[in-house]
Amino acid sequence: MSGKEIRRSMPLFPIGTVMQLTELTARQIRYYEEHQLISPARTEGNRRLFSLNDIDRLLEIKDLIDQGINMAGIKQLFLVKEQQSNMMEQQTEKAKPDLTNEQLRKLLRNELMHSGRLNRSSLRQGDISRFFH
Amino acid sequence: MSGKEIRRSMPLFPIGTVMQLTELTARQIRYYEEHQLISPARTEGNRRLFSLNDIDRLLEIKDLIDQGINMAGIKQLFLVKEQQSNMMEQQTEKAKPDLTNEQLRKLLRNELMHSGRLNRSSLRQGDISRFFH
DNA sequence: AATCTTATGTTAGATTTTCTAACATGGTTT
DNA sequence: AAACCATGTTAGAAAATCTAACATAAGATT
Repeated sequence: MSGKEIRRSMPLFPIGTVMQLTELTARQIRYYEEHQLISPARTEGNRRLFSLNDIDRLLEIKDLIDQGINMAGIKQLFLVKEQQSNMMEQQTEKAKPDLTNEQLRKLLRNELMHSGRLNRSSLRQGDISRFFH
Repeated sequence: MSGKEIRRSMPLFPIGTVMQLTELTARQIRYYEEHQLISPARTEGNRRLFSLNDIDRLLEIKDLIDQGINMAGIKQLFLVKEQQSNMMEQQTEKAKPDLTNEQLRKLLRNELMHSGRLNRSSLRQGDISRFFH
């Protein structure tokens, strides 16, 4: 279902809330945007509005920075991750129909998670969504 | 589990976001607060911060107003609802242990939903949480 | 060692958002 | 008609956020 994706990308949170949720400073958050690690939406009046996805991403960024990775590295990681998730989509589409999409997705995700440390953190998604029902 | 309740009562949203999500005006939202139908949290600087529960409640209020019920009526409904949910708790606690809490809760909820129209809307919760994962 | 780079802090001034309080108004109820 | 209810509108103040600029500590590069 893609309604989930829509909900998760809905711009809801002002920077103040995001600061508390992520324990990042406004400066840090804006800096990461400047380096195109996130692209929060804007209100009519130009104030940033963040989605759940944005917040997940910020928590990921925090992790990666703790691991000593710099902006360029993180950007690259996100690119690779996106490619992979596209690959997964393709694989899933032409999959044998005796496995449900759900099952297949799990298999592929699992595979990726256990192949090379690059993906560990980038696929460990859903940090913030734990806050929600 | 009560972690869910905590998450759902976490103050996250400024009034602007709530206006969009509920299609209520700021005036309406403040008016409902004035009549103690909601009690959003406040920032240090006195700006309102709403939780998912608050938003659910606002949507409920909207429904009830559409049904022609006034402030006093809605307030009363919420009181009754809360009493009932307390009663449910008690019932659930001392329940025969050959039914899981989950099952019992469903039973009771179902019972309430089908007894008197008062409860229909007040137990039809989770409107806004559909937005979240 | 001196310099450059990176990630972040800090400050200033402008703009947007939200606040309360007051008054206005069209439907209802009395 | 008078009063009440739910909401609109307005004004002025305060808070939150914005961009841009300068500051700086720790690492990397020369």
